[in-house]
Amino acid sequence: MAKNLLIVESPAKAKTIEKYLGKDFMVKSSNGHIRDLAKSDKGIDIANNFETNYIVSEEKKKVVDDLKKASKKVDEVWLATDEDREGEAISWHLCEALNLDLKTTKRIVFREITKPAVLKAIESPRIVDQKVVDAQQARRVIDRLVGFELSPVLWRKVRTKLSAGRVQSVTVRLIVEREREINAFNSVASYKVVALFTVPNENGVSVILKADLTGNLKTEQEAQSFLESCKGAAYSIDNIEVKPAKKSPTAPFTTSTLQQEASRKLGFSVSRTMVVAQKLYEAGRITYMRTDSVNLSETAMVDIEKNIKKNYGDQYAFPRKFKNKSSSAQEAHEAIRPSYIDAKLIEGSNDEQRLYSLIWKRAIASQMADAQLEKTVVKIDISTNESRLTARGEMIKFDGFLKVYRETIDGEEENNDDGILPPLKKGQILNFKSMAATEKFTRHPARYTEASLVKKLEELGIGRPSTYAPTISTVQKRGYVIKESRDGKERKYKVLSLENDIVNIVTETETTGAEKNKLFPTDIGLLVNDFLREHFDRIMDFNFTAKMEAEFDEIAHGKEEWKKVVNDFYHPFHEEVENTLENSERVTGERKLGDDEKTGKPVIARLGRYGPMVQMGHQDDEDKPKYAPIKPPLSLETITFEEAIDLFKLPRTVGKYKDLEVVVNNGRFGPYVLYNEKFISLEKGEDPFTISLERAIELIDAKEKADAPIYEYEGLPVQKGKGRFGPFLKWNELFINVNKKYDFDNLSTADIIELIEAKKQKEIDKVVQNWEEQGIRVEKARWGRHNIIKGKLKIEIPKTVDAKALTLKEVEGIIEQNAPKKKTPAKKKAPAKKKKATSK
DNA sequence: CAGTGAGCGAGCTTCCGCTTGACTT
Repeated sequence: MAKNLLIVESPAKAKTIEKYLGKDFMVKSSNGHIRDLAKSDKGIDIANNFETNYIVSEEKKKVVDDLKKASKKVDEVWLATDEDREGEAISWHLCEALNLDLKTTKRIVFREITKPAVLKAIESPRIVDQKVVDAQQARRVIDRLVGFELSPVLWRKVRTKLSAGRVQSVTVRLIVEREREINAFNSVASYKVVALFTVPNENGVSVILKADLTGNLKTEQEAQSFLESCKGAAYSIDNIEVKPAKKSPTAPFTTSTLQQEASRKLGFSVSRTMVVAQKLYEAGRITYMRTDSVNLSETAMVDIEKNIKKNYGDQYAFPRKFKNKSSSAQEAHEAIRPSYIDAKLIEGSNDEQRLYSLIWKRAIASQMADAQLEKTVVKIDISTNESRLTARGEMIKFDGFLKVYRETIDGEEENNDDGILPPLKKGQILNFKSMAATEKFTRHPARYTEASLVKKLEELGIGRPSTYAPTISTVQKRGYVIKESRDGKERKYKVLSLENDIVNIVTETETTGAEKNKLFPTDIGLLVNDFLREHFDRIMDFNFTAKMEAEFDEIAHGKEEWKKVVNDFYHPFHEEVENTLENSERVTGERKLGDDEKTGKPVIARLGRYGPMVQMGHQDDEDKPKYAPIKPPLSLETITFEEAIDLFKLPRTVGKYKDLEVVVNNGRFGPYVLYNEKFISLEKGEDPFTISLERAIELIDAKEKADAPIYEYEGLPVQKGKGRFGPFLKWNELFINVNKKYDFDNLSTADIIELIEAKKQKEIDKVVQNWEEQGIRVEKARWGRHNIIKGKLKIEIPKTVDAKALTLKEVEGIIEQNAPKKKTPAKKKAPAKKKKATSK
């Protein structure tokens, strides 16, 4: 038996460290926090000077019991949780839960999981730092007080099940304010002038030289007169300026920068990035993925330098240390880097390989030399005109880190405008080809993507690496924010051109305002945000977290007592809560839009029981008011009278088909056609207000065709469909995924049978495996009748029972029931089709 | 799982930050 027990937070880390330490050490993990405030009464006795009530949650009991047992068997317990506030607190909770002496139990820390770092840490143990623990307690208690006092206010004043908190409410505020900026934005048009020349390159071949006019022209008239003024002009190079420039690599990844780059380069959502990174971490491919540090360990830096010198040459290596830009960083780990830098490629899923490659390149590039560039600016005179044109070129003299990695910048389009210029000299006369003045419009600020939101949160010091992804999912789950794509609108723009001394004007169209996977506030999000801003502006302040952090630091440095900090915060806050509950109106978001022309009835928009809606008429009119739900992209806040009137036009009967009515309406899943008691969704972009009977019939016919069984197997119909997880077959209440190996549009009979049979076997295997894990010996199992044999008894499972979920005890119960009264084994017949518990 | 929008009111919801699985239509 090992003499020492060392406890870390992550099981994957435990495995690695166990290898470094040898047989004297048993290494186990706490799997994160092991205790938390109880939920009842907030887990805090406020009247009793904020006495805390910590409990071990149900799912952590096993971990704690296991650690407790292990701790009793060893001479010494070492607490090696992360070196940050939360890690210190976990060590403290471990002492409390495992009955370890806080005064003597050894606490060690390392910021990197390398053998030298771990061995060195063991040499200098300390004890748990109560001051840091107290800072964490203050953080925890304040978050609980804010969350559990604010949320109930929302239940009373807005809607049940809503939530508010230090992090999530400010996150919603960011999105709300961006949306309002966009709504208030006025796009301004101007004209961008670009001229094209033909110039011989080194080989005498004619190439295009592009030059533009600095600053846009304000009006069409200005643009036209400028082009007119260039008629018959000669163009000559007035000046050529060549300047050296350099580009430096960015730091290796933190959680936040990894999420941003994976979003831009691979199109991953932040949660997908974290799931894939977790897999890489567990497979030992990368260092820890929840980190705010940009540091690399000494050993990693040495390895990377060697790798660069070997593969790219000495001149490419340039070791450097990065400083963290974010002041809230706690740096308990390394930056995210490959565990073994020599592994440039790895095995694994496509996602894993791509994310790993990104991490590898970024880590390598961070230790490479600057790229040396040469920037050229060419000024071109126009003989008929005072203005000058500018051509720009950029040449890479030495690629440096660009050899492996190029960071993508948000909002920057991939353009190669600044390419290599052909040879030019001062005074050279250029051969004019054409010139165009294109109408451009200023763009509103960009809506947040998940990744750009994470970047903003990090800048504000709000949230932690482990919470960015969960926070984004919380604000969506609460219905404050939706992530969606929206189609753009067509817009006309003018292009004036000058070619062969003729000025031409044409109007072209472009699509603008299209959004892909952007974050939009919902009406509830807007209303809750405004309500919180009005009554709890202190919590909603973007600097609230930063101010609290400063207080927590004071506690950690022993300059403040944690309960005093909590006390000072709580009382004024609680007073606001009481005051708001008593004095504020219920939030309805009501807006009067106008009066109906025909009836004179008022038209209002408000928040109804089931969400935002428009209402025509008054509650206590003799005939009931008309209602219609408001759905995105319309919103309670921006809907106009005309848009509201349109909404009342649904449901709309478009005509009859085979003597049955065809009705169009807007439903929970968008616009649909209702025919013969069947719902058929309209396709994207189709408008329920204008759809014709012919088109509706087309959809009805298509639906009937699609729903028709494609085959019949064992007397049951086989249907096709496409769901969340791709194409599937439905048979006998089973969903059967059809993978890319099959041609889904042209499945053969053999394919169908093969798929169904494979699925059957898989279902049987699941049941058998479950039973065998519980020690039930299964000798024979077949579809439709899961025969289990225990001893000599053979029994069939009744139809009503979910065979897969059966436990040993239940199986024994069934055996008991079916057991023969006499000695002879009995058999009972039942059509034992396994019914899967289907969840919605 | 696609029509709702009144009112009464039991019993419930909810925070942030550490972790890792289980498993979907």
